[in-house]
Amino acid sequence: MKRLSDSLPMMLYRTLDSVMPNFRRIFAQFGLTEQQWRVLRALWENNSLPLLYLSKATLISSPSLVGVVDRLERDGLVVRERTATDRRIVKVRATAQGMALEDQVTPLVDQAYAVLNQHLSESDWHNLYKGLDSLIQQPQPKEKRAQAKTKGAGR
Amino acid sequence: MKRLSDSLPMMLYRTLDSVMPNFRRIFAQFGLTEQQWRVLRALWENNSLPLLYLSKATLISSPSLVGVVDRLERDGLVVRERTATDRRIVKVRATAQGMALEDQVTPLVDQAYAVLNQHLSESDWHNLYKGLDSLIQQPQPKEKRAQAKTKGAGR
DNA sequence: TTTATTTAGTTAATATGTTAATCATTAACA
DNA sequence: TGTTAATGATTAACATATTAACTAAATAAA
Repeated sequence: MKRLSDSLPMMLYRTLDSVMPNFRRIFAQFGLTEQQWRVLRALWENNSLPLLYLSKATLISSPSLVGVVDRLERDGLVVRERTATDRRIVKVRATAQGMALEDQVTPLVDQAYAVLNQHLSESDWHNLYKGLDSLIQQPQPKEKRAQAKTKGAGR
Repeated sequence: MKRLSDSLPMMLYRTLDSVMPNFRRIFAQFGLTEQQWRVLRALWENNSLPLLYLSKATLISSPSLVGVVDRLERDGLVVRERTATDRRIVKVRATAQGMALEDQVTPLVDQAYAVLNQHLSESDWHNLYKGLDSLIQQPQPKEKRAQAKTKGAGR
């Protein structure tokens, strides 16, 4: 049987353990966590985003995102804004202070990516992404959707 | 610039998000978390392991592992054993109850892996692992080792 | 329009992840 | 051998992850 250490999940975790510390070290220099950076970067690309979109863009689940945004707000890097048309929606916007971080953090992050890129050839990157993409596209077991309502027959 | 969603970390996280729920669903059927399963599986392969080895085998950091083992012990699945020769070492052993889970969980997990395997061709798997391996082997920034002691010259 | 359903965000409860600091033991050494 | 450094496990402080439940607001349906 395949050894635990060679399973796909373990390989993925090991890769993250190998790659992420380099980036986290950079984020830490600016008092940011990895998740906080992901949120900020999404906001740098889009002025203002609803939490739900932000959740999808950062891959941070809604419950976790609430706390991440709380702390970003506490630190004065973003603000929450209620939407007038649909009052259920809460948009998040980066403050001037939050925006200012982009030019400071981005160069360092880009450089770290550049270093990372050197470790694989062009075709190796292509093949790696191809494999990951296939796994991502893998048909997900359908969410337990609202059951087709059996109208009438109350059983 | 490369979009956030296409960065290597995001691709890795997305892959895990796509793959892991299927396994977690299985673990949950037995009241196990993903990490608890990793510890148990390591113990199934090796009767008894020091926490430090267990940490490396499961990719769970020492501080996290303490809690994972605490809860496994609480649930009667493993026990801690002090080593006589070196009393700093704590070994973890699966109880009969913990051992019994192997034959129940393994078939389901193996099947999940079998399904997963079908999503990529033999060569795609090879290429994927090759890429991940290269990133894992990537030279790590050396730990801040104990500084070469400058004996004498107290500065 | 009244009611049921869906949606966006949040809270709650529990389990981990991350980094730094501590404790008890050993190992190394002057 | 008394002191210092290195180890293995744990604790502390904080930030997330995961799943389920809940609230307010908007929609669809009766």
